[in-house]
Amino acid sequence: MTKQRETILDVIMSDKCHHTAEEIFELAKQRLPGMSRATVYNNLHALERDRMVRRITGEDGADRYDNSYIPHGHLFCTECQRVSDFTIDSFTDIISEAIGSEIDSYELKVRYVCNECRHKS
Amino acid sequence: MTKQRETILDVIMSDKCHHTAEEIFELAKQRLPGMSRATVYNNLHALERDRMVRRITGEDGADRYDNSYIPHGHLFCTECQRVSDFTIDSFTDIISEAIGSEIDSYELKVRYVCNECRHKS
DNA sequence: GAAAAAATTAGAATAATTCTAAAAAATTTC
DNA sequence: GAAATTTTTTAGAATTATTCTAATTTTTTC
Repeated sequence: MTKQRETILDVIMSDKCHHTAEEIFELAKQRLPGMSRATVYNNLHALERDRMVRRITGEDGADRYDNSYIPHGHLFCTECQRVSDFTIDSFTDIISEAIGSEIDSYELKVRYVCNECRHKS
Repeated sequence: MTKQRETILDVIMSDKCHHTAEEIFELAKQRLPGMSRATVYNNLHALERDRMVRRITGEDGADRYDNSYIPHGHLFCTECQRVSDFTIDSFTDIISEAIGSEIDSYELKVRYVCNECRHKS
């Protein structure tokens, strides 16, 4: 376990945000100057392979990383662009049943207007 | 309605594949030489805005386009990379209920091993 | 602590997509 | 239906996110 990996992992785990690789790179570089972008990408791939983080394929351009591997969906507010989590109970089983086959994993993204933004307009 | 838009729309509608922009460009260019990549992207955006096609954010690099706007999920075989459709009845309502708010749209991607690939190994 | 393996670095390379400005085509107006 | 206006198309440059590369440094193994 290198200093770099430790720092990257700590950046991801230290808040509930869904950061992009670039944001993780910036935050990690503040703590460990000299950190390279390639190191961030390498470690994100490794952490994803080891099921420590989960990649959310980007609504805009860049992918985001979620610090929980427990299956759940993501809400994208179309107004303020914020990302939040939500859960549908035993959704993995619901899908398996619908397709009649075991699944590996799922990604569920929902576009909506969050409470806060709905009350503004 | 330009020849280009007509051709692009026809390419998308003429089979059940989930093509990338690049593939649509290649197919459209065969029918209408001189077709530009930018025209394909422009029209895909316009068609998406007009709810004629639906974008599937790419599992690999490139996004894909689905010629049905009716909400449904996508199955990605992790072996052969093929993409297919599936449906969960009134899933839009299930999500709305889970989050306690109306939704705009959803995208559901499932990673699994398809029947064909499962029987090979 | 020497040898081998793994990780890091900076920057080049790639891939998908967006942007730009000029030209062409389509649509509207009279 | 010609002129004016708006929209679309084109080719290629620019941008963005990500991957690759090859040399160096760090970590692990024995």
